[in-house]
Amino acid sequence: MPAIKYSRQREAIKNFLMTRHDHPTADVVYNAVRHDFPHISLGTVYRNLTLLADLGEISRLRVGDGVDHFDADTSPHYHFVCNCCQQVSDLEMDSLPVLDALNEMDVDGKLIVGHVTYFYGTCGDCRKEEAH
Amino acid sequence: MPAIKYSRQREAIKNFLMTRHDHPTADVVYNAVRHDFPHISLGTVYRNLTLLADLGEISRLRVGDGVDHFDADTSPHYHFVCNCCQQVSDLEMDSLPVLDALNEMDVDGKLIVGHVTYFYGTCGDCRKEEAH
DNA sequence: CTTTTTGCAAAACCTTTGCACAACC
DNA sequence: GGTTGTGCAAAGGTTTTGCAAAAAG
Repeated sequence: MPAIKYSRQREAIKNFLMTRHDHPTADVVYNAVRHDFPHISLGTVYRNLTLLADLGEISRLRVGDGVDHFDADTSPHYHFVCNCCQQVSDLEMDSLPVLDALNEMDVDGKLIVGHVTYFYGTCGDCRKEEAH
Repeated sequence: MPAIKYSRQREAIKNFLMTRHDHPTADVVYNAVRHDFPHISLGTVYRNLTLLADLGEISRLRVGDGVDHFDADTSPHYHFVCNCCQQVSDLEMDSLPVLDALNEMDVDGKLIVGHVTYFYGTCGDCRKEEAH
């Protein structure tokens, strides 16, 4: 396990992510950080997002659209994906203890240690659009 | 919406999928169906898997490993992904009404119509390996 | 005969990686 | 100075697509 050294690029990536609550993709992060680091490469963005996720400082969301999304808020909360505009957002909803209760449980010979749940539907903006 | 015509390849793809309970990837389907259709192309496999999924005859699982898995069993049931061997399997577990109860609900301005839940952990085989 | 599907190959897309150089400590 | 991170470009892996030929109805 090599030591981790500071890098201004990594700090900028994390700082940007902390200002956003819409769970941007690597490409969005890249284009944003490029304002401060015009020569930063997409590879560096990916490397740092992966490193930060491995360190547990951010989380990686795989909501099923084929692209990874990233979230600087690592506290437990649910995510919502709009079927209409594909936007990913946080769900202001209490945690569901039923799901967590399954952790450490043996179901069918399998030891459950975690789960991932995403909710799908129509977001507020798209519902207004539909109302027209 | 164009009409749908029968194709022997599509039938073979669906038939193969119905014999398997391990949620194969497109590539696995391709290699299997190739025994009967040596000249079938991967593109055809992808087109048919997508069509069958759109028709609701099979379901597409995106468990977060970057590859799509397919399941001919479209009845509601949960899936389990082994962190160790990456195998995807069915979970013999009753449905969790808490999750379904959220359908049609308005949470935070968002209309929930569905959800996806995957469980992660160690499967039976890998637990035996670990016991050594 | 018209429409849909196929095979093939190329492209698209997202992500990872090798390497020489720069940054960090 | 030794180690880690970066930029660049190339490669990797999965999935989609354009097109002429084949199959379906």
